[in-house]
Amino acid sequence: MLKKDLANFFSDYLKKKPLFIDKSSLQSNYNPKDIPHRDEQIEQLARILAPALRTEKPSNVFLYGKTGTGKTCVSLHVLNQIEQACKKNNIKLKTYYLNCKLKKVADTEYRVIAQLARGFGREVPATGLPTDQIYKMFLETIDKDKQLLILILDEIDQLVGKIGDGILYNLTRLNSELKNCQMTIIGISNDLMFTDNLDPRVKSSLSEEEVVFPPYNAIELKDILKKRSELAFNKNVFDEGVIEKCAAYAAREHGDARRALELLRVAGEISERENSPNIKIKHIDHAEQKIEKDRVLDIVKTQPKQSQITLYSILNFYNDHKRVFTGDIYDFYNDTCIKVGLTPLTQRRVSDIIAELDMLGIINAKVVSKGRYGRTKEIGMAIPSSNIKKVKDLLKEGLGL
DNA sequence: AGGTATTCACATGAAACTATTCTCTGAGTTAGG
DNA sequence: TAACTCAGAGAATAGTTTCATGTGAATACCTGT
Repeated sequence: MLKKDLANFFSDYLKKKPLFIDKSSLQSNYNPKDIPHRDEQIEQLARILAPALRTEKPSNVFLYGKTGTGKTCVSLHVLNQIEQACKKNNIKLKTYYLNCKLKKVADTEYRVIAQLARGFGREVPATGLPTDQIYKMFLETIDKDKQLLILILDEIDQLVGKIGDGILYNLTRLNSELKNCQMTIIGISNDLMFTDNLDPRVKSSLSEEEVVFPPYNAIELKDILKKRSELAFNKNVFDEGVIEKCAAYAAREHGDARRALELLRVAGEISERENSPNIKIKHIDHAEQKIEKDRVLDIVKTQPKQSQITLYSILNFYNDHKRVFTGDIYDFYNDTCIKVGLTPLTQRRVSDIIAELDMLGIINAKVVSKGRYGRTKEIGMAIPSSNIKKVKDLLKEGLGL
């Protein structure tokens, strides 16, 4: 682009009426003032936590619900309110929110406790101490003065799935050792069956109360989108039926509000880039494709090299034949590994990698028997063909082929 | 024709191995008393 | 002297290999008509 054109471009850009007012209200970490269609859950949780206002220890709570059903949102909201109420009445209440999914921050017992200790203002070394020592330090920190404590452990099912329920047992037991302060734990889980696999002692003490978050239906999603879009976008930027379509898309995928908002945001960005004065239905379609494509590319990008080579091998065959079998892939995989300079893995492992790629939803693998000619996995692609080329190019570049 | 046995080409499981990451211990270091 | 920090030993874990066993149906091979 020439200099003059570029100057024109920028001035045009500024002249244009923007679609967005405040994009942040569509982002997933945004905390809205009111949360539609969650009154019941808010009330339940508030009622459970209310004893804190009388300096009594509230019961431990468990929140269940699929992703994007407002669990985190509701709990932070209620906690915020109760914190303010306590401040007004001069009650000492401290809260801490910890997402257990964060890698390298809270994915081992030691790290979780260390992170909690830090959260309450005690600097602890990242490594080098015995675990019971760190418990002791944490306990001392919080037990210094008389106060109430509310911990939110988000995505707790991920943590327990990784390191077992010992940590929850220790945390609940910790309460009986506290002299001055009282601790309430709010556990948030995406997995509805989560407590079934817990130690019964942990289960009974941790889930004294339970709050279930059902998925949003299309009508509720529409409301949420309307509310948020009023904050995020200028007036009258939506074509007829755009928000409804957005809601319908997300409702199909287990009522995930996060997805719906993302869809709306991306649709807005696309139409802005296209210089369109408003957001049309086709932009929603584009947005959905783009989100899906980004998801796939992101997964592929973050896979280990061996996994990438396996996928590359699959794609290479998929071009020619419609059906791909493990044996074909493995030969090609072997050659590619040598070309790239990696030692090839055994067929056993590659078979598992194929199963992993299947789990990630990038390929479809099913076991078929071809009679005399053996048994193998028949592999097809789970991503639309328009994206396959992109993935292949990405892999080619990433692997230096 | 109908029934059974064989056989293929991997799938699937379990155990063993290995490299990396965590946890723990004790020695060294620091800072406050 | 107590608290803290750090390095290295040992334990735990993840990723992989090795070995063993399992699988479904097309085909080969019988068997009796």
